[in-house]
Amino acid sequence: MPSPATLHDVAKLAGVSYQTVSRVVNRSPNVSTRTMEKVNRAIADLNYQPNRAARSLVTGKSNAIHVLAFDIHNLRTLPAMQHGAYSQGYQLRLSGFQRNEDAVRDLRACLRDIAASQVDGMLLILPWVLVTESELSDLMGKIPYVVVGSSLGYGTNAVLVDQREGMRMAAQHLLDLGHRRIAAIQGIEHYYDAQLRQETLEKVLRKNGLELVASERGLFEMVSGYEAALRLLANGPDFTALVCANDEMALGAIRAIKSQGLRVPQDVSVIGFDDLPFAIFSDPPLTTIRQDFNALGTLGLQHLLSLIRTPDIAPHQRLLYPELIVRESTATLTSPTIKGRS
Amino acid sequence: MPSPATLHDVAKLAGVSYQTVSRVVNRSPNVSTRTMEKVNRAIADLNYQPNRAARSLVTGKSNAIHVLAFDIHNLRTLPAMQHGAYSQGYQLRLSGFQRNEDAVRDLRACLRDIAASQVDGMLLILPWVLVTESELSDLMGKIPYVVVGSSLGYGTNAVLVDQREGMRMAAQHLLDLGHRRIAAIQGIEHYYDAQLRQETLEKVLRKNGLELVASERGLFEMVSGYEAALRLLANGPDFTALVCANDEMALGAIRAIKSQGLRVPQDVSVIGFDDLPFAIFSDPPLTTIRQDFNALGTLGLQHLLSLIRTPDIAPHQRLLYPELIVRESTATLTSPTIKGRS
DNA sequence: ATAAAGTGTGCGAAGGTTCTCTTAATGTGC
DNA sequence: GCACATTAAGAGAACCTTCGCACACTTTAT
Repeated sequence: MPSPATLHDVAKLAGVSYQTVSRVVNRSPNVSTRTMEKVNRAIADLNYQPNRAARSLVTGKSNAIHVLAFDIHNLRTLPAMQHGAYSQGYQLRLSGFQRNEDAVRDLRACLRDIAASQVDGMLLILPWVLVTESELSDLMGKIPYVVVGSSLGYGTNAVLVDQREGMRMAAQHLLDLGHRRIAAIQGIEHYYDAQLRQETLEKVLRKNGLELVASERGLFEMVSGYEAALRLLANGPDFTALVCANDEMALGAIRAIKSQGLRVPQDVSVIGFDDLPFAIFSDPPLTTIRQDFNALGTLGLQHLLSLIRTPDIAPHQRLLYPELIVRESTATLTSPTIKGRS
Repeated sequence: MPSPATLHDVAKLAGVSYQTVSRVVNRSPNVSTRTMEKVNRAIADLNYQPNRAARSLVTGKSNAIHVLAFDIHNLRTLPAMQHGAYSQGYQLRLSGFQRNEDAVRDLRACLRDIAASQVDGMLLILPWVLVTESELSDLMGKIPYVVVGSSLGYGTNAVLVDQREGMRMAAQHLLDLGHRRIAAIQGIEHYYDAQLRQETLEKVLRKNGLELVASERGLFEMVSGYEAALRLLANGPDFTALVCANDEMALGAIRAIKSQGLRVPQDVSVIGFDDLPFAIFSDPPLTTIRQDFNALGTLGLQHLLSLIRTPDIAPHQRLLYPELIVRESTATLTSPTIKGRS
């Protein structure tokens, strides 16, 4: 078989018009059982598959969902999205781009391109605050979209984990353990999560009459956590607990702390954020805030699908709650050395 | 503007025929500079974007590459593929499926569906040996494809890292350190990498007049490495070195070893495979075999592109070489306890 | 028996491109 | 100033599908 079969081929074989074949394929009710059977047999014989491009041309739909993400590298929600889309009969398309000075221009170009390919909906992963709500809305035109993992405002459909609540739990956990001298390694500037986590940490401390002892910025990956921790330690370990904006940096930080002859958690308690797979196998196992990325991905896709099917739903956000996972990298404040100082 | 502009809209505005606009868009040489300018201005004014579906319908191409992968969860080659595709003007589509008893049927269904959407090429990530070379070739029809990370045979275009060489280096490293009693945690049965690594390990040992002391199977993730190590240790630590089929399992194994009051590397040397980001930050930092997943992804995409552009290239494979990264989880055999036993 | 409603099927058009062919306009050489 | 090659641009068909409309035929209600 050189070129794939078309509606016409099937029609000829089944002895009906090609429109009738179309009706069978699309499960139109107005077709008799007899002809349906004939047609189905012909379809099977020819191994007919509807041409997606032609279908898309006439319907203006594509049965595809586009995932646009910054930094695909740690796109932890992707598996759930893919699985959800596939099980609902949607194709998944993917594009991502880097964090650079042209990001907004890139985003614009990307969206133009995507708009031309008639996707039915988009999932946007924009950890970085780079467009306003109304800008995005303009760029997207009439394509339904859901922002996953961050929020641009109450007018945008979004699915996210309550970062404030997560950091509140982390901070409270350390306070409950008796820590008063707390330092932080925060995430990338302008990142939505990083900002919220840092803000909330400071707020909770302030409410308890405390301030951060010190704070360094990292890039959400291990090496930067290591380096940030070394910088913090350079001034002497004048803190008993270290809050890291994610698990990767926490892992780096733990290594830095150990390298200075200090112990985790006896000398410094360390808490992470995310609960990545390696967190439980770090030494010591990492206390952290779990975010359920699978749930996030699944929920994002569901939200988008409901938007596609019922376009005039009022914009709303779906919020997931994180969970404190206490392991062994945090402990009650006991070290006499540190106690003496505080 | 309710509906997006078409060739006809642009043509009307520019005062030319729509075919001329098409020529401008596709950079046909036979168009005068004057009209080209007029048309380009009109395109800009109307924010015209060619309709991909219509284009795809007539050309039979889609400017899209499909990545079909088992277990998207750890698709480390994806970022490079995405980046490569994007920079070459190709869209990336993604589908993945689970490892289950219906895998072959799923694969078949997936490929049928993909064939109908006229992708220009496919990248297949099939870590699991589940179809033969000729089966795959039949399923794919005339769509160009490259298998990434595994090899089905010499007739299939593939890009991969030399697993044998990697394991050879790992084994030799341990032998050079004086280890003679070596155990292994192997990967998932039927996985291409798992098989090759295990085979090679056994072969190298045999060549040196040795045999594996023990061997347990894991599932390529941390918990299973932990459990496999515990099983190995249950018979007493009658080995001085442990080869793990990947870093995740190595991390789990290290934890298990420590939990039994043994030290890494003093009592047991542990070596991993892959060199994932966390490997350098484990405690102790993990000696491992580095695979360059970015290079693998980039090369896979390049290979596919060259296939698309020059279809009658003879099938061939591109081989990357791994690298031994010596860190602190392996050491020379010194422990007298173990020495006494051997 | 007749009109109305319902069912199954065919016909033609449309959707936005690209491709081949044809025509008009321009330029070249003697 | 004429035949001829070359270049620029238009005309029409084709790609494969869905959708609205019309037609024929069967059933139901009056």
